[in-house]
Amino acid sequence: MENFLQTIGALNDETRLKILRFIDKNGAVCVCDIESAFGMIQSRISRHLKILKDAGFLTVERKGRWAYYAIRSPLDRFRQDILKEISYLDMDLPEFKGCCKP
Amino acid sequence: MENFLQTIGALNDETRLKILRFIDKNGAVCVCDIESAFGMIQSRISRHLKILKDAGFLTVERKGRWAYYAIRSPLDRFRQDILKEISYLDMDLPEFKGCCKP
DNA sequence: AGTATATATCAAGGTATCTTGATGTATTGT
DNA sequence: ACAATACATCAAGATACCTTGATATATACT
Repeated sequence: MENFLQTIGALNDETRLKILRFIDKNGAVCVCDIESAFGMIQSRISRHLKILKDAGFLTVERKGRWAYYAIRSPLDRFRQDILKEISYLDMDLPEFKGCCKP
Repeated sequence: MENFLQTIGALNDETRLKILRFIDKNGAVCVCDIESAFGMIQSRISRHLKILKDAGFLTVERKGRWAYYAIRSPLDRFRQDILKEISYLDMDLPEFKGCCKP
């Protein structure tokens, strides 16, 4: 119940839906990739990523000074259904342009 | 997108999840049924029902002075998945006891 | 060591959402 | 017509969430 509400709560924000779709579409990205693609300040992106991670949608892997966020794998059926549903949504997603060299 | 957020927003509340599950489990019920089962005041229940209805989960049918809320039928696949997921949740649901004679 | 970069976290203000109590509307019963 | 019942809606206060700007931490570079 609590877990479900956390999952739903993570989806209850337009910015997070876009970030989630962005990562689902582009694969592992670092925070500054999202920051520059979305044109939002870093603390805001970082917070949303944490919420999505805590809700079980994302994983982080730290490499050097970068933190790469990716869709968690394996993902349970329900979250997969949600990702698919989000992929159908009509949203304008910013274009991905790698901002940092790993 | 907007529609999706409305659907998610409707689920983002413990009381609404319980009401939704309650109706899913017990079939069409009137507002006072829920009111007496949940021990919540009428305006609160009424508001939550409206949100669930506007989000596409419920329908209302008025009979005399009662308003019967039921799971919308047909229900799209995504909302069906959600209802199923909610049915798995560990929540303590109040018992149904018809409070009004139709 | 010192500086710059990438990310996380915190505090404060703004905004949305939930709850309650009061009021409005429609239907039934007398 | 009047009273009672079932439900919807509104206003106000409480609570939770989002955004921003500042600060903290950790890694890389020179």
